[in-house]
Amino acid sequence: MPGSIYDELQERGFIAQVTHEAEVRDYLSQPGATFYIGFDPTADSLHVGHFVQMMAMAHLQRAGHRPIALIGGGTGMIGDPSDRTEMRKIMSLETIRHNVTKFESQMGMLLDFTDGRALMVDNAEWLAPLNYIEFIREIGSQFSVNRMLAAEAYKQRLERGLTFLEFNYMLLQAYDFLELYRRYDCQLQIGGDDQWSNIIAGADLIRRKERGQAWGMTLTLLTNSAGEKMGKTVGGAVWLDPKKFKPYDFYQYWRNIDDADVIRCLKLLTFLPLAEIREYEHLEGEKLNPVKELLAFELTKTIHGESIAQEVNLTAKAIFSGAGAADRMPEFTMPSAARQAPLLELLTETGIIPSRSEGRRLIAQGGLYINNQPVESVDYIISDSDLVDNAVIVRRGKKKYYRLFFTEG
RNA sequence: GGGGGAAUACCCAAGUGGCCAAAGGGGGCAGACUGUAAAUCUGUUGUCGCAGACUUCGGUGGUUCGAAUCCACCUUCCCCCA
Repeated sequence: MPGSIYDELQERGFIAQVTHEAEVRDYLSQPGATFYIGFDPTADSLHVGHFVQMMAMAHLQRAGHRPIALIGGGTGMIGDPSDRTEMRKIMSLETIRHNVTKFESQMGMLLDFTDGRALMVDNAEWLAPLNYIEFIREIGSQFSVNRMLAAEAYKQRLERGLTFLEFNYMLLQAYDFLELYRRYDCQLQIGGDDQWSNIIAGADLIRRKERGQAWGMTLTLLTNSAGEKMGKTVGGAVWLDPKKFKPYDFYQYWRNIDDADVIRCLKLLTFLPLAEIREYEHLEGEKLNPVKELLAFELTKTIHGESIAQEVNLTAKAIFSGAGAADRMPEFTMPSAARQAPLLELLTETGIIPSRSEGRRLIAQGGLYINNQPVESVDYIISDSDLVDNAVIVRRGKKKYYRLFFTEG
């Protein structure tokens, strides 16, 4: 059937692997299917990596299916060993609980949780009360260590060391699937591509314990054309929380994306119709700039809201295509007397520059500007003639603008 | 429990008594080129008023005129044997 949600996902590039394509396709062909994706509460915000998965959920929900966002309040206490070189640090219950609440509100951005159209459950609910003996008798007996060891996820860790705690992760995740199958008739688990073995384990478990049908599907990890994970910056991940990652920086992150990645990101991260995206596919070079803007705008809009998206869009426009935009940049206010001090001092105080040495280097290399005039001297002091409306505009490098405002008195 | 190895700046990684603020690479920052991209090239990358000085090489104490480098103890991590 043309225009099926499965095809949509596939064409958008979400699907990495599927256990049983025909069955899954069939399962999703009629509204009302239930599926789940798990999220481990390892941080107090979701990031763009999670966002891809949320998008997949949103697409499916729009097609009439019921997503379950499974929060790993229980498994989060263990840490998934796959694709990791080190053991995750064990988090306190309190931290986990805090993170879970954050996740909940962020999920609401894309998913409709009203009237049970989507569910959010915490696996601590059934994992925490588990009895060890019962668990290994009922569930542990179904797993072959030989097979587990063969899983790609453990290969690397076998060489570097793997604790028994982590080794259990797969069982717990499989048990989650079983539990969701029992409780909500959930027959499909979706996850990141690194979750493949864990997902299969769950589907197998359901088959054995319940003789039920269950399938798995993994989503492509968001990588750039060089195959590196996207959504990482020097400062860390690209968070969805505006407090952890400023909306302007967020916008700029996508605005400055590599040419080769624009289309893929449009497909994965926005709801723009495929037909429209196809129009952009043949564009090259400079012509891609408006497309990048579109991507940045759309994405900022879904995450931070339309008005903020408008605002940062204007800010960017003002900074890059005009000289002005004095009212749209980070601002620091200080008493007028502070102007006696060398500029460098003010900049380190405000944190615009981390240290004087760095500031000196900046100036020496011609990377610091006052009102778009390069600062020539290391001990430059702001003069009256620099002031425009009691403020000066400091530019660092090509793109970073700040406004220093001096109050009277 | 026994034996061996490792810990260096943001990361990887040289350095094994003075020539070490510490090679090299990555990353970052800035400049050139551009399209607010990529690639490339150049410079720069501990702090402090540049020169110079000061604090850095897991921690503490010691040897020495002088230690990242030698000694002792401690902490952490890895490997082998049990």
